[in-house]
Amino acid sequence: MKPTVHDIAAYAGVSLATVDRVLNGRAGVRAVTRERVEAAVAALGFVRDMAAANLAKSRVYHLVFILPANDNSFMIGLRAQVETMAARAATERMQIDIVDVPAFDIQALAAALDAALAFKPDGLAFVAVDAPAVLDAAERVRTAGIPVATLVSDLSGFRRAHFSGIDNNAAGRTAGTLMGRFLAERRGPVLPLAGSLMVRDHRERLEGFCAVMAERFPDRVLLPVVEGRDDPAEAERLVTAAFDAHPDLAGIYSFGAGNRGLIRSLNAQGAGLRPVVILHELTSATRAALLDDRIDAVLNQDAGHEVRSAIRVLKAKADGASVVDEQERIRIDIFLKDNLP
Amino acid sequence: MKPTVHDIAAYAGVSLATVDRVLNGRAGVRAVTRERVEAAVAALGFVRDMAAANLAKSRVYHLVFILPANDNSFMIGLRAQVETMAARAATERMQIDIVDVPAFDIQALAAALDAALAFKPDGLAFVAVDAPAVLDAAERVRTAGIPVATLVSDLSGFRRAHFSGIDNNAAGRTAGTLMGRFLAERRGPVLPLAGSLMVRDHRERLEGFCAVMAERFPDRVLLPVVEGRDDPAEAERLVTAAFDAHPDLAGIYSFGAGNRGLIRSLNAQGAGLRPVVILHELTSATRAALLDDRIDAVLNQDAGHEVRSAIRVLKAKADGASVVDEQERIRIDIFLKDNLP
DNA sequence: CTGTTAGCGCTTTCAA
DNA sequence: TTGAAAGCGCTAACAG
Repeated sequence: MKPTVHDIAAYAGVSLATVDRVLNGRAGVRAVTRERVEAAVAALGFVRDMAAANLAKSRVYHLVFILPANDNSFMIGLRAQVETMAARAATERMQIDIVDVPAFDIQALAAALDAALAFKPDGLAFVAVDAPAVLDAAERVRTAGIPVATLVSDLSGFRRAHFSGIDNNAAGRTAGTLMGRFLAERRGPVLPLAGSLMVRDHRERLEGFCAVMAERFPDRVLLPVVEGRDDPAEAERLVTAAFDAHPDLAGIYSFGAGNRGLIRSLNAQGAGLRPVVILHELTSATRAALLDDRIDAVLNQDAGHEVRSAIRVLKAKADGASVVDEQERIRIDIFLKDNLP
Repeated sequence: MKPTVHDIAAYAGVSLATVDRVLNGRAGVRAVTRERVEAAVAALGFVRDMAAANLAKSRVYHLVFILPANDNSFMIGLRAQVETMAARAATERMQIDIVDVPAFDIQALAAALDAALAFKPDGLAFVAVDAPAVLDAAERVRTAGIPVATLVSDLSGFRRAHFSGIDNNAAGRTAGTLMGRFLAERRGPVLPLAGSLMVRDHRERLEGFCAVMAERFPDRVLLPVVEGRDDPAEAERLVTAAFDAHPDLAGIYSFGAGNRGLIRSLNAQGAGLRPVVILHELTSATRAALLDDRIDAVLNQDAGHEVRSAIRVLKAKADGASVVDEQERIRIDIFLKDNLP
């Protein structure tokens, strides 16, 4: 039978209240008494029943998610995942609040962090914009003892409790290997299409991609990076311009959002051999393009996994529990038309 | 404030005990009374706090995992995952028992299922061997009202609560696409290497692979399938024989275990152009081969995810709760040397 | 500094 | 067929 607080109280010859105090590290216990209790805990192999503890405390985990009010499919999906979990939250003694901020707006994000701090939530997750003002605000939250997780895009120099996102350098490298191998002997340059080099995840993807191309496919010409600002119309314009300037365009690696525009531009090209196209994030548009053989591979991060993982980790940190690290690692999913979910 | 049983008892004008009886569908309540309670539940939007309920019941979820006593790395890893969760089990009101059976032994597996049934666990997971005797035994367990999940390999015709494994046909198709594209213009035949065509997952992988090769790369010659019985020595022998018979061997798709032998055979070949190699399951051997560019891609199923998923689903089924379907889908992971975990 | 006591939300005897 | 009361393992006043 698993030992309970009663057992250890009896074993240590103290009252329940005292046991509780040392278990929760509260003050007001003599060192000797504390040691007696700790000895009992060790001797009996006691582990606290968190469910019972939370019941007694009527504890409700209050989490805040700060999300960019971006209209691209990925962010919409991410928000939907948070909303799904927020709906389930009541069942699991949680309350999840979603705070919107304008996309890429450093001041707004910093302000939202400060505002969230005022609520004293049990945990906070946000999609970082990589800027000093954001770092300052995030550190204020962390310093207040609130576990903070970054979601999707990380914040340089921030000592976050957790980053719930993929290794973007590795993602870029993966794209590079697929690009190089899918192209094989085919000639022609490759276009890297970014969302914005102001966000860290895009920068890292580009670095990884270029590194692999240089290492393993040194003869391949890479065109200068262009930035589509995660905007479909802009992406379409840029890609169409690239087709016009390089009739032999052999590959496109798009590592930002707004791929609807890229796909429109592909559709507008003639019936010749299309370039090899590798892009990020599985959405209805990219899924359809994959199924129709208009693109070759989609690298994806599972937004549902990211959100659930952030929640698990924040809850665990909030009460100092441990997590299964391996479970919280977000995979770089590679989707071909054959293994779509 | 979330309504509790007290609230609904008051609202319906009955006692706690009665509320509990209708909540749990127990007999001994007049129809009118039952309706009054149900009306109250609906009116107040009551949802039962499972944590509190489990505490009151001192409920312990008792799960049984039946695993093949196979010595390949994948099965060893799977078992390790179950053991990890079994260790964590105490913390979460669970008890997980592991039962060993000889690999591919139909009678032993059927007997183990019957033995487990005698324990009346709250849930049962097992790696299926696809045979009628196993089906019969599994149906006996299911009919006794015990939620059953198949793990890794499914059981044809079995109405299991859950299959915790990948879509193996899709995995085979994925391998086919990668093989065809990585080979590109290169000439030469491809060898399919099975573990055993007696298990359903291997058969399905082969079907998917052959289908894609026929559809998308019809000029590629596929050699007759050989079966290595998941045995490294046998795999090594078969692959070496293939090299001898076909000096222009261009590709190998290995969809069983025992890949250590395959890799040994690769190492033994001369310094010429090696074949494109795609195989299943990330182990220390396959990871090392991937990092050294001795193989090209590893398709993987995440054993940890499979085990955790099986546990979540069995617990949920045991108390009639719902699951996040998307969370329980096991991905076909594609690993290149660039995105290894 | 330490102990007593009354819950948290739900289940479960045992009577009525 | 229904209800009162005790208790699951832990926490939180409030006394002492």
